[in-house]
Amino acid sequence: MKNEKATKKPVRRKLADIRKDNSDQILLVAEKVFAERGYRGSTIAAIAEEADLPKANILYYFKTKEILYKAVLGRQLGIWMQHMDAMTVDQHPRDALRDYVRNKIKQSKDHPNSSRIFAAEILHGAEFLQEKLRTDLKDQFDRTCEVFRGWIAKRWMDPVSPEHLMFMIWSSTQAYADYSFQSSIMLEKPEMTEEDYEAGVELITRLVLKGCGISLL
Amino acid sequence: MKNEKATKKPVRRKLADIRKDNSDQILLVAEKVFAERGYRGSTIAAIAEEADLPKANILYYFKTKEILYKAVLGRQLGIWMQHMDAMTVDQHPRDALRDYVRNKIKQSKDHPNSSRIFAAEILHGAEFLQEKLRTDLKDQFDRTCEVFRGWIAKRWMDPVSPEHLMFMIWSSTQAYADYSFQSSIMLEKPEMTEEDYEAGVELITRLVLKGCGISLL
DNA sequence: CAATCTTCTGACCAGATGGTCAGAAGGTTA
DNA sequence: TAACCTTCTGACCATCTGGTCAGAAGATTG
Repeated sequence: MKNEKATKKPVRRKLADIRKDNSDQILLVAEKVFAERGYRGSTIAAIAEEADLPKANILYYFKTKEILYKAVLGRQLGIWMQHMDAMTVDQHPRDALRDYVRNKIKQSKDHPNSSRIFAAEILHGAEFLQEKLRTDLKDQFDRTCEVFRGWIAKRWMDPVSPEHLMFMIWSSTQAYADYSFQSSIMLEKPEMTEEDYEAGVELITRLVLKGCGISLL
Repeated sequence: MKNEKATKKPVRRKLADIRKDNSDQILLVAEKVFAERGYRGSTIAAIAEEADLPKANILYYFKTKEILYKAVLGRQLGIWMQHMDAMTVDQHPRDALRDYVRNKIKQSKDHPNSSRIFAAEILHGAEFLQEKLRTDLKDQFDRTCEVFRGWIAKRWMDPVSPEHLMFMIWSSTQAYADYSFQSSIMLEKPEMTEEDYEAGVELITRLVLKGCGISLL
């Protein structure tokens, strides 16, 4: 691995750039490794190898494995939650929910690692993430439930449980990242295609809208 | 831990019983530990401690950690899949789907560990489970999709994608085990109650039935 | 260029972990 | 009861892993 880069031209880089470039590179690789192998299954040596840096250099930028993991988590939380705020009580739920489902699945497709890291975290009790869930995510969750209640009050949708509707949308869209290995086995494909994700969007949107008594158009 | 059992009466046990009892005890404890901490996060020492047996005794029954893990996986696969076969093309989807969702969520509630172990396995690429998925689960999946197609042919439900409908039902019901930590945080409860699971059943059943154009009664 | 600061790294270490093994203890059989 | 089989276990070991550190190498500043 170390010697693969054919032309390694040692340009003179500014210190500030060096720091940023390397941190970013490490975070990027660490994200991938943690997503694939989980926190405990990932070793600093593996991250170092994949990043093409000596192990001690990783530890120079991130003092401990835990600090590195938390840095990765913090970075992904934004990506993970970024579409939740898009829904407002003034939009019609038909459009808002359709867009939300579409964006959430697109995210599962484009950033499967964020999704997987969080899924693994939560699965094992969210030991590193609990505080963020209780604050950041809980706020988002409450706000979105409030939007749903607004729509219900306006008779734009049936009076279903906003909390459980959120759970259903989260889990079924997340599955397109978290369980994509399984799904592609069931579909007998090496991996899921654009059309498969589109079919997921269609089905989930349909179920959510019709299930909540919102006409499809 | 070792000395907690107040009255340890050394009854004379038959060899056959000894073997079965201990294997079962080890599998039970291992299931819990693996579910909580994942494969790599679990140590034989931790399983030994929880089972109140010396570490070497665990290794006597299961030669390696991997063999023990696979034994746990194999045991749980049955539990995990047991309700899939209950649906038949002769039943009306209203009843079949409702029962299936109810049973699946009941399972998430009663056997969260099976669900979590599989979720973690699949999340990390199903390295130990791939073969079983390709055979056992794939068969079940195909059979169930066939049932859905039968219902569609009979005009008992709208022509939705059977595959993605399965994914949606799986993921949204599994979430009541896999993401129960998150859910209880969102609901501001120490843990989910009977009523919460019931609300989940209601919502998912409603969305599935109405979403597939099946009247609720 | 010289002094100084930051980045980088090989060598090293302590503790954890999966696994082995010899022999003790307990059960079975004739 | 004696020979034999199965179960059990403390002690031990090789390897892996996160983390340290001294000093080299490179960047910055005056």
